Amino acid sequence: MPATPARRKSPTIADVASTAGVSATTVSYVLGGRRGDLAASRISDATRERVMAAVDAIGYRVNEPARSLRRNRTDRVLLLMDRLSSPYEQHLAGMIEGVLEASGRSLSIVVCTTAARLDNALGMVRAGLADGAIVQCRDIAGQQHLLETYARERVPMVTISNSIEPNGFDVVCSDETPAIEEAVDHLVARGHRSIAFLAHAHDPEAPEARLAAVRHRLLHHGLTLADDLVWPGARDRTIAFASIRTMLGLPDPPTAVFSASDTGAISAIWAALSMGRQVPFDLAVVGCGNIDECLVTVPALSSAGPVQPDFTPIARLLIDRLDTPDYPKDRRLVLPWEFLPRQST
Amino acid sequence: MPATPARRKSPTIADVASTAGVSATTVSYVLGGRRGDLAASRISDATRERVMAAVDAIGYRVNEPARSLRRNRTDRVLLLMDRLSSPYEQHLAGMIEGVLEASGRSLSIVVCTTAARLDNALGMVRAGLADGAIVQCRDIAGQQHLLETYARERVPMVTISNSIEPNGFDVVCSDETPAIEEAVDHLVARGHRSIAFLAHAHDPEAPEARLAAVRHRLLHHGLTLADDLVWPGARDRTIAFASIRTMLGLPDPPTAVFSASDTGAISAIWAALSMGRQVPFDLAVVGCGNIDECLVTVPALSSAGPVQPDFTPIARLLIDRLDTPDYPKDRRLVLPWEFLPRQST
DNA sequence: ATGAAAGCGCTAACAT
DNA sequence: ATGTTAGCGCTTTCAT
Repeated sequence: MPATPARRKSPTIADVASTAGVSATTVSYVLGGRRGDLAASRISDATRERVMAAVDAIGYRVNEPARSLRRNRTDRVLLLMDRLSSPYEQHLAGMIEGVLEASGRSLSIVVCTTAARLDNALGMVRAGLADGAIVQCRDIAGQQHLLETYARERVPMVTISNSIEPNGFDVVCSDETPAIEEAVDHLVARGHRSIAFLAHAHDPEAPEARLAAVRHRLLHHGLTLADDLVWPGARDRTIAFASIRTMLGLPDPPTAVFSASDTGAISAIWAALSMGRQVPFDLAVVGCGNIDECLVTVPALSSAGPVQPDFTPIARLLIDRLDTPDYPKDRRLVLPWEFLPRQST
Repeated sequence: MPATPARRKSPTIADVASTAGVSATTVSYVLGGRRGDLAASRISDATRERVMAAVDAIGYRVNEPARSLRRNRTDRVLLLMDRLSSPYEQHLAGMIEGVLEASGRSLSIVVCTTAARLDNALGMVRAGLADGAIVQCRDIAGQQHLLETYARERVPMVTISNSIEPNGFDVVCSDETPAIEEAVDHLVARGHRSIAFLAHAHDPEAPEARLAAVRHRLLHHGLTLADDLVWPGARDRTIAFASIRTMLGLPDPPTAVFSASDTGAISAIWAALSMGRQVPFDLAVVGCGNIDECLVTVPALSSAGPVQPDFTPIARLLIDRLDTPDYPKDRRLVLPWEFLPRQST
């Protein structure tokens, strides 16, 4: 057997203890993760300083798997998202991380593009890699059962979705319908009769609540939204751009477009401009989400969305579950939406 | 309050063993993470099936911290990024995850907006939460020392940066200068003499290599790029949009703009359109990065960037380090850039 | 104010 | 082909 290069083992708590001339117990109390307060009542200042000096001297770093195994807790939270590339994800992650950090926890993000990956990521929590998860995956409606399974296995979860019911986990939803209806009323009041919809998926089978809301409200006005006016692109700026250009090239194009996302709507404005059309005169555009970019586009984008999106309560929902073993109740948090008419309509 | 949360304990390997009527060792071999091949030579099919049945029956799930502690390995990799919201991050994360998955590893993302957070995240690897890290943080130049420190502590790392030297870790850089110079030549050949630059930071102190390359090449043509032609916005679509509109409102605006990012360049095209200017006639625009969106804008965006960005070698660099304890050499991987002239210039 | 000792759940060297 | 056994590094009683 060839000589295995002796991997220098990193120092353990025992090394710190012997360097400082104290017991491992004392070192543990001095370093004690989130419960540092306990150490104060137990360890003298002189001892603590000696321990810290030893830590620095030998370059000790706690072994997290060992700590997690013993504590049966990680102080880490997973944020599961189906993509990264919109301003929304960045904002959400930043806000959640801030709250978690204040409670002594950290955040890791796992991208879950498929149901199998979502299953896998929740399995990671189940396996003790994190204490809980916040789930932000768009096509999660079909995953009600998956979430319930993990909830039964005592995985603390908060999901952000309008198409799922709390059942062992909390749900954060947006009260979108009134704002979307107001947007439709607004378009109709401005004389639009042929309104296209930019959808997240082109799949007519996939339920898209925003499309349903628009359809329903149009019906209320005696108007219909035909299937051939539903275009793909809400999820991708480039697809949206192409969709709108194709659409505007048709013989009798719609006079307005309602996009299920702001990024799609912004691409729509720009696609119209690129073909020499005037927004809102040749094409009126409404988006969803009210992202910051709405205000700086020209013309400014009318959008249905949360007015000042504050996602910190989402993190607090999860923290409540983490701090309360056998958290008793399911909660539903409703983030209010409004319609904000601007120059694009 | 009980010191240890009275969480109903989840089943362990011992429970599976007694249910299946075998020893814990056998269960361990059947479940053995990445080394499943070893199990084949040891466990009979009948036994394996009995074990798997027991696993399903009692809902067993491996305890990852315990496994990591024992194995001294996690099969997990951290991707550290300073932000999420551009198409680049999405693409990078997806490609890396694919390669890691094929080698039986998983990927978590940690957002590191500050040097302190980068330190903290690398500390997580050091603490045994992951086996290594891929670092994609723009302002990492000042962190050479930090990376060297962790490299000395045997943290396997690959960094993506043009302003850092490999030293105990690998560096992936882009050979940007020739492509950028070609872009400048192209603009000059088309008669542009007053060229603005859209920079990542507005801070004139922060070194921006792309700006330096543009400046240098302009000097070669006897032209200068004055400080008041450097505008902020490459990092943010909205800021870019505002910058260009302000710029075009000046008495004697530049006739071309070179953006350090494609997203900034796209916003520039759009800002020009919004003011009734024609691209490329009133304003020529060049971006950096060659993202997919370049091809679908109108006019299509000229861009200096990688032609078909393949980021999988980045993951392989790290895997080599993970698979080879005391990895001997530092490597530098150069991703070639080209200038791709399109309709925007 | 500090230490001794008993595991947390798992893996792997060493039996058999 | 399967079992025994000795820890991995840490936290937390309980004792002093």
